[in-house]
Amino acid sequence: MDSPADTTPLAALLAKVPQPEPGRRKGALHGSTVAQLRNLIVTGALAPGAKLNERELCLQLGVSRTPVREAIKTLTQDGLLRALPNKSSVVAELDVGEIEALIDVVSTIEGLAGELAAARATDEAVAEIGMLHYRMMLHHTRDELPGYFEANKAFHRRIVELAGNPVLLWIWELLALRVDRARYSSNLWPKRWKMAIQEHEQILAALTAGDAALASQRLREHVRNGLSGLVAALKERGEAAKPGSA
Amino acid sequence: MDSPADTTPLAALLAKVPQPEPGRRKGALHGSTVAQLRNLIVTGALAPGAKLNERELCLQLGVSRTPVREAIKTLTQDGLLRALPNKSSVVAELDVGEIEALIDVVSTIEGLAGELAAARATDEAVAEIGMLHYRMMLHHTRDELPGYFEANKAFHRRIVELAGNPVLLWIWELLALRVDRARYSSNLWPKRWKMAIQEHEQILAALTAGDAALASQRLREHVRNGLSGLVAALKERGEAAKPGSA
DNA sequence: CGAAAAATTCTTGCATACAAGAATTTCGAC
DNA sequence: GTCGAAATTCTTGTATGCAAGAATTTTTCG
Repeated sequence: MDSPADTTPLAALLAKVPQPEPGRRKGALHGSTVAQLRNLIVTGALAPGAKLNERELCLQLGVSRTPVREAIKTLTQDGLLRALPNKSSVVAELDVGEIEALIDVVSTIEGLAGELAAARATDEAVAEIGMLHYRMMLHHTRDELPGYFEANKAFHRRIVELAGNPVLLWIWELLALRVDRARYSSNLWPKRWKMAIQEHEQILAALTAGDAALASQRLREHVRNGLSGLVAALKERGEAAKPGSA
Repeated sequence: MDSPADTTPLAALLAKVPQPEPGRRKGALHGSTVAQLRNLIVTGALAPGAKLNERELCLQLGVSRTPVREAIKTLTQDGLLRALPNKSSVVAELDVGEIEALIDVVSTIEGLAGELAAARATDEAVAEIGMLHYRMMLHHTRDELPGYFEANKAFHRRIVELAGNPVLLWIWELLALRVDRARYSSNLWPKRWKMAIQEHEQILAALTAGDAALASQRLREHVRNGLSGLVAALKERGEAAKPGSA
């Protein structure tokens, strides 16, 4: 049902008015906004507890409120933000208790990944994971933290992918967000580099041998060691920050 | 529309026009929309593969597109919907492969829950879980599927809560959505009722004894049995549906 | 000067308007 | 009659407007 007089469907005739950046496609704003905001949170650029003002974020990211609000909802579901009714969302605190909770879950999940991956490990797949391991060592020798970081994550991700279980990968990615955030928050990591590399070698060996039980156990312990060290570092820093309490 | 001469910033003066249901608070639409839509999907009222027309959903749920779109995004993240660029989102197919993937992950997660829960089980907590077990038996004897369903889920949830690990609970709830959907889709469940009740008793015994390893193992196997039966039922029905293939 | 209350301002929650891409229909040529 | 192309319609993606609730400031009274 259209209007009575002559409001014809015309807009198509003009159509070429604003030209808002030629390279920008339509469905890309949500994804990129989520990615940007997530990065700000995971890297700590947005500190835990910080309030998110939607209008400010709009200006900062150059988009309207709609994608910003969608991104906030998404990241809230991922556990990186906390939503308060009728108030600004805030960056989730990363308390030590939650990281301790992560230890059990992530180690179990990666343990399962190791078990499944070992059963499916082909020479090619193992070689690829080995390559990631060596890349990580390279970054270690060069003292390149970001590269080390990335290669480490790729090593673990590849194992989870090798497990061939999409649900497992989905869960792992959710957990990885929180783990990454915890890692960024404590850059005392160089201490564990050497140990982590040795453990990776052991894991690789178990995968090469196709020993599911061993791969599972070693991955479990590797994750547990890493996150436990992280908790210790955070606790230490927490104590240092507030020396009065004891 | 009124005359253009007096377009002053007035609207505040009138203000009392629509009166949109007195009991409705402000921040409630998103949550309730998600819940309603999720229910439609999990129960199968919206069949797998069905296209979601936003405008239709608006009319059906009586809200505007904003909360509907937010709900769609939320459920997409939960894996219940699939988003296609510039096209209608569709209800995720529940292929047997995904349910098989769920078996390993859910059994592992609940196994971990059992392990942690057994270590923390107080008499009171065990009694509460036992009550849920008996409620489930009651619904069983009365042949009340929905009540049985609910009590069963409460039984499992309570164990996960008892584990005292918020990350574990979060993951479990995500997985439970998909499991519920799979359960609803195959109502051949009565076959497993008796067996499930026996297994629950065994689990309860292990929790009572505080035997972490045993509780973990029994929960793992219980979940595996349940989901495997479900897969078998779905495969059977799939074969029956397309007898020509194979 | 201090404190409580009122009013302003600011921010979120929801609704709607507009634009871009996809689907469908219509029209024309062969 | 059928196939193909153009145009209309429909649907999603994004931006913006408006109202309710929260925060802040101002004002007034003790």
